[in-house]
Amino acid sequence: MAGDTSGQTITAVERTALVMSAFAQADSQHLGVTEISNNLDISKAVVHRILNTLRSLDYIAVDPATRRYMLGPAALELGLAFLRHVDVRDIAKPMLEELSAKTEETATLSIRSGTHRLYIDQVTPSREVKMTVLLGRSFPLHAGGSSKAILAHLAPEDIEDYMSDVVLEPLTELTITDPDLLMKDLARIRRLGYASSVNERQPGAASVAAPVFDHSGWPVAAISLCGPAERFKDKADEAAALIVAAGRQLSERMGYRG
Amino acid sequence: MAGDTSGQTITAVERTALVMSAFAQADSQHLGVTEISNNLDISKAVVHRILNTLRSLDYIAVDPATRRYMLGPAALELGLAFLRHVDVRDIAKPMLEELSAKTEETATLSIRSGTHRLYIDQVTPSREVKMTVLLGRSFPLHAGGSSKAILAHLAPEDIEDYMSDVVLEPLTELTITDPDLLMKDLARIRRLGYASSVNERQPGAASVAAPVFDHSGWPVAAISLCGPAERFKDKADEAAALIVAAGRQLSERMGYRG
DNA sequence: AATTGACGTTCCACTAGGCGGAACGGGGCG
DNA sequence: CGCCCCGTTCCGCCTAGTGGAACGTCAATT
Repeated sequence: MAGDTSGQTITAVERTALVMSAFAQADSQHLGVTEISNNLDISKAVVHRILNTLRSLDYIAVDPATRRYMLGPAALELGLAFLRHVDVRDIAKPMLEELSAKTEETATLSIRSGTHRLYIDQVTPSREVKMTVLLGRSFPLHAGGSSKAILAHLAPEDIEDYMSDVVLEPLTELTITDPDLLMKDLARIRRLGYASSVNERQPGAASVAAPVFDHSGWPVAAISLCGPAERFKDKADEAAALIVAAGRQLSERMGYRG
Repeated sequence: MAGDTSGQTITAVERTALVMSAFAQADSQHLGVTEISNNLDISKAVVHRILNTLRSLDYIAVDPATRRYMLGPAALELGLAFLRHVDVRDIAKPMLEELSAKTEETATLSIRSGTHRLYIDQVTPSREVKMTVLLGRSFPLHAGGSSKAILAHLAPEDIEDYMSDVVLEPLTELTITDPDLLMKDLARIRRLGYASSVNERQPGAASVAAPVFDHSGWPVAAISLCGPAERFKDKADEAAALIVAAGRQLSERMGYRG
């Protein structure tokens, strides 16, 4: 569904990937040669040779008794490597650049850390008047677009805990400090898929933000677009659409299966 | 290093697997075409085509800005599928059969459950006098070969906890109940790689057992050979060698990287 | 016991598909 | 501004993969 139809490919490699995916998506742990051959429409001979090759490199294991095949330890290694290497910041960087270029506003990336979230990256546009956030600076989960985007998608009990344990301190005159109002806003955020904020965290600043989910399905970060409030409000809708798409794509790259 | 040189293979598939492994083993998350080409001694053109093919199936992702490649979400999917499907019992079954056939004694598989372990499978030889264990029956971690094999490889603090929290109740006259003696035995088990037991858990029964580690490196199960004590002692050495090899192989299949 | 069927595996001749050296294009560094 | 290195594509040669068919084995069936 993503980027196919571009550049040169090798059918044998494609078939290899398809065979592996067959194991990943199968309900049962072992698959037989004929089974795979039928499902993928590849000749038995070829399926067998692919499996045999993958077996010699531990991607596939074979049960000598039943002569059926299953995923091998190298498959796990691959998954663990993905988790080890996956770094929101690296993956998000080009997206931030694209977002900033398209809107001529500032794009930011925040990660959650307990009851707070902190900016870990930003890309600013080449304009005289622009917003700049302080990297490393942390803010509570109830103030600002990025914060609310994360908070809204935590487990219900975690949200409850947050509401009861943390005093909703105001950072500006417009920070939401009433739990009921905040709850309503969070519901709206879940419905729309993005959070917006005007003057909630920083006077004169507006933003839209989308949550970023990791492979286990929890929000670990937020990606946002922000700028001076008056200028930003005109393009808030366009920014919202962009940020939702970016959040979704970023989540996917983090291993999230929506 | 494992079972190569057998049956037909496809070089393109082998290369695919090698490229994937390059990412799994790399320190950095992204690799370039030339880099891989040099390391694996495959022409740049081919590496590029392989990566491009894998990309279209989400096994590989590409950073459009730097044009460098990294593992994609499908790689994670593969690893998660491995964990989801991996089942000690299934994998161990043929091993139990081979162990039992070779020694003409009973081969068993136990899994840990908190401070106990329980038999989940066994294969008995076709002889008149043979040992049979009760599947599902649980025993404390200090009595018997399988128990001690697991206990010996827990984290030091877990062993301490066990010693202090659990009363070392005797199951037979020969069960080790002195913490110091047990500690010494555990050290010996770690040194040798297997545990042996005579009349400790069951009067008249002897066994050798090896721990089974999962991908995270902790002992989750034990595989053992056991039989009537007098008959068993003559082949204890042979059985020990077999069980150590089996334990190692099983751990590997569970995703353990030695 | 004999038979059937299904499965994994191997064979073999054909040819399509992949191979790789070389050329291209572009991005970044000095 | 020019250089260099990287990713990408081109193209003709030819090898390596393909797949239909045959084989061996095992389990269930009659």
